[in-house]
Amino acid sequence: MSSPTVEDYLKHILLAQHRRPGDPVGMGQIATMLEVTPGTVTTMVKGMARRGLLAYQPYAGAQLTDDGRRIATRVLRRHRLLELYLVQVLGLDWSEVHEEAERLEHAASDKVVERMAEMLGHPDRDPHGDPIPPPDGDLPPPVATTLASCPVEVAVHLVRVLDQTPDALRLAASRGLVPGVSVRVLERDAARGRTQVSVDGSSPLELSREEARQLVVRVD
Amino acid sequence: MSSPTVEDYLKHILLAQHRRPGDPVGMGQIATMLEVTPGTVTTMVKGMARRGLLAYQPYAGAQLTDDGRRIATRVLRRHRLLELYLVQVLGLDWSEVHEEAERLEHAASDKVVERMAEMLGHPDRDPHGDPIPPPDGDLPPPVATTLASCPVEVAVHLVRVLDQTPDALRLAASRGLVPGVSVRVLERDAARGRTQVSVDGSSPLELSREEARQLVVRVD
DNA sequence: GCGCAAATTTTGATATGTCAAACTGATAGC
DNA sequence: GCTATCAGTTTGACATATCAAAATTTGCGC
Repeated sequence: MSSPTVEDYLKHILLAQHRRPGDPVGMGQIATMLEVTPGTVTTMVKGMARRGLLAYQPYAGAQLTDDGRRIATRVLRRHRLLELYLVQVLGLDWSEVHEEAERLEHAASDKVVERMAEMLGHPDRDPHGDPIPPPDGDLPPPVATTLASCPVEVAVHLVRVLDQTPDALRLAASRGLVPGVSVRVLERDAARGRTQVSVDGSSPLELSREEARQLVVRVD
Repeated sequence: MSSPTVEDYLKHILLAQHRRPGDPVGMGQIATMLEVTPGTVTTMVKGMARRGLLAYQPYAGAQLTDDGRRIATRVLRRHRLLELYLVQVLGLDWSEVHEEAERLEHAASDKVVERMAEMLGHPDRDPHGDPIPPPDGDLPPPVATTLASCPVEVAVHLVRVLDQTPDALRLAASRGLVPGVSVRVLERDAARGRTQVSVDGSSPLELSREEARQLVVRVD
């Protein structure tokens, strides 16, 4: 039905829409994600609009239709289940499974992937902590919170720093805490008001309750 | 490096050469195997010759170079290991794994496939009884024998019926024993001179020692 | 040896996905 | 409001893989 290329476009548009719900996704953005030129994206997107996979407004951007989202979600499910399977069952390293899953997601049938899901106990998070959409449903909507109250051991994304004073921003940035970065709370000691986090997979960092409260994150 | 399409051409040319060692493979033969038109094959094969994957003589046929055979053998190894993995680990049915492996063989890296091989205990036969080439070597050359002396529980291919009388040929054909068919010896009772075989995966059939001796097979 | 049938090659098109570079539209600053 | 800038679109080209149908070659049967 859909070529691997179309599946990739759909998947990345879904991810972009998930990051900024409601916003149409610009051609440049898609071009960056897929590493192709903007002109190529315009051409492809127009073709996909003709096929009913998304709505396209020139100069505004693209938004998935129900059909498009359905396909994109299934591709994403395949991708994330494959990543988890490669890590848990075949013992590959987290760092190397993305590329591999990127290719396999277009080749593995739903049947095979559902067998893998079964072997894995129908998980709902991949090795990076990202949600695995259910077989016939949508990606759960992202939830906004702060590092002081988000769930532990789940990947979250830094949205912004509430305290916008230059000092606070500089301090945050020096620790890698810039908007968009992936963060994981390793441990939270509510009594002592301390939160231990890992920024972008690197070595642990300890934050005070006040600091954690300033950091707005998105739980996917 | 090589596109999935080129990999498929190489794999099928290898299989054809394995069936008739030494013979160049004709364009029509390749066209039939890949379900494309002969003109398409001519075009592709000339391109592959230019890239050093095979030797091509117009109107004669194609023969893999060492480079081409190396790649083809790796693709075949991936294919057969994937089939076995899908059956043994993921519990798919023998009948449905071919198609699936056909797609996965172009997407799975050697790394992933070697992990699977490890989990399977480095097998050398796939679920159909066909040989799995070693990681860095060639497909073992086929061996000619008869149903009276070939190994048990291994897929063999009928090459020809020695007794060429119309009656014998008709009888053989009525039991599905036509050249090219896949046969498996289920059990051999040397004392009673009886050989139980399954033709093309169907229900068992009993042959006398004389009948078995007439049936020349190729063990891959 | 000749001619014909079968296999092969050639030719001209088509579909997909891509790029570079020229062009156009939107909009933010002044 | 103008206009420069940047995002987006268009255009013409190319690579890959395919087909249908016309032209060609091979080699067998007589």
